[in-house]
Amino acid sequence: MTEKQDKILSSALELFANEGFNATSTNQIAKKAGVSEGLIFKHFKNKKGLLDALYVQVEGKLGAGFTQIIFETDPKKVLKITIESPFMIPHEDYDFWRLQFKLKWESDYYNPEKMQPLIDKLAWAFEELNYETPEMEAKLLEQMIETIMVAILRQGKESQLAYKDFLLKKYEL
Amino acid sequence: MTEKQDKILSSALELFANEGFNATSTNQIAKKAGVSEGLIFKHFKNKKGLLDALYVQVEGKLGAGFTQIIFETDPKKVLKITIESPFMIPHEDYDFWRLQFKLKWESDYYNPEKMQPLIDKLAWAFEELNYETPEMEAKLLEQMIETIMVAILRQGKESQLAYKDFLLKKYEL
DNA sequence: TATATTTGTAAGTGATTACTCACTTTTTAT
DNA sequence: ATAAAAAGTGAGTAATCACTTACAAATATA
Repeated sequence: MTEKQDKILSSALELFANEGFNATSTNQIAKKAGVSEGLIFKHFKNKKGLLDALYVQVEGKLGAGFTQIIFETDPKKVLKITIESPFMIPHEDYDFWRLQFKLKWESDYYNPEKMQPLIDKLAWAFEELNYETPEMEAKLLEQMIETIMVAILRQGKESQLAYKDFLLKKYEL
Repeated sequence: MTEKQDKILSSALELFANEGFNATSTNQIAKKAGVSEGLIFKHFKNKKGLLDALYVQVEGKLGAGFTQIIFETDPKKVLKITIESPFMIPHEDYDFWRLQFKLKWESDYYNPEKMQPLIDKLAWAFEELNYETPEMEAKLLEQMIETIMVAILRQGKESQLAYKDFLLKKYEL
C-alpha cells in the first residue's frame, strides 16, 4: 500500500463516514487526498472498490476487538470487558465505526452474523454464572452494547458513562 | 393535500426508505408517482423539501405511537405496552420507520430529544414500581426497544419474538 | 545503462443530476 | 359565464457524476 493509496482510503473513510457513500463524489475524495481523480480508479477500479477496501479494514478492526474477549477465561471478566469495550474505542477510530453502523443500512453490506463470536462467548459466560436463559441474556447484552456504541459515536463517551456503571452493577461486576 | 401530492410523497418515502435519499433521483420519484418531474418542484420546492415533508409525517407517527403509553395510569401496563409496541407496528408503516432510523444518521434530522416523553413516562413507571434508579432503567428499556425495532425492520417480527417474552418475564409482567 | 512496469496526471467522455421555464389544463371564486 | 389561480406538463438547462484515455514521470528489473 503506497502513501497515496493510503491517503485516498483515509480520505474516503472520513467522507463516507460523515457524509455518506452516495453523497460523496470521487472528485471530493481526490481533492481531499491531494491526488488526481484518475488515480482512484487506477488503484480501486471504481467507487464501490473504495468501499470494499474500507469494509475489509472495518471487519479487521471488529475481529481484533473480539480477540481479547474470546480468549478471556473468567466469565465475569468477559462481561466486564464487553461492557467497557465501547468506552475503550480511541477517538481516531470513530470514523471507522460510524461507517460500520451506516453500512448496516446499506443492504449489500449488512451481515448480522459478524457479531456471532461475541454472542457465543457471552452466552458461555452467562451459562457459567448460572443465568436461566444464557443465549437470550447474551443477545440482549450484545444489543445493548451496540446501542451504547451508536450513542457514543453520536453524542460522545461522557453521555453514556452512567450506563457503564449501571450495567456493571446490574451484572454484579 | 391533493391526490398527486400524496402520490409523490408516498413514492418518495418508499424510495428514500429503501434506496436512500441521495441514491434516489427526482426522476425515479416522478415515474413511480406517475407525474411529471416538474410537479415535484412545484409542490415541494426542491428535493430536500420532499424529505422535510416526510419528516413531519414521521414525527407525527412517533407522537401518535406515544399517546397510548402516555395516558396509561398503571405502571406495569406502561412497561408492557412499551415492550409490545415494536411488534404492533403494521407492515405498511415499515417504510416510515426505516426512514426514521436512516435519518438518525443524517445530522440535520437527528434529534435525541424526540424520545423524551416516552423516557419520562417509563421513569415514572419504574419509580412507581420501586426500582432503585428509575431514570436509568427507563433509558435502558427505551434503548432496548429501539434496538428491537431496528432488528424487526431488518429481520422481521418473528426474529425478535423471543425477546418480547424474555423482557416481559424480566420485568415480571 | 536500457527497458519494462508501475505510479501518476490532466483533459476529456457520455450519462445523469436537480431544477427551471414556457406553456396548457383544471379548478375555484365572483 | 368569466377571470384568476392553482395544478400539471415536458422539453430544456448547466452542473456534476463516475469513469476513461492518452501520455509523462518515477521506479524496478535486467
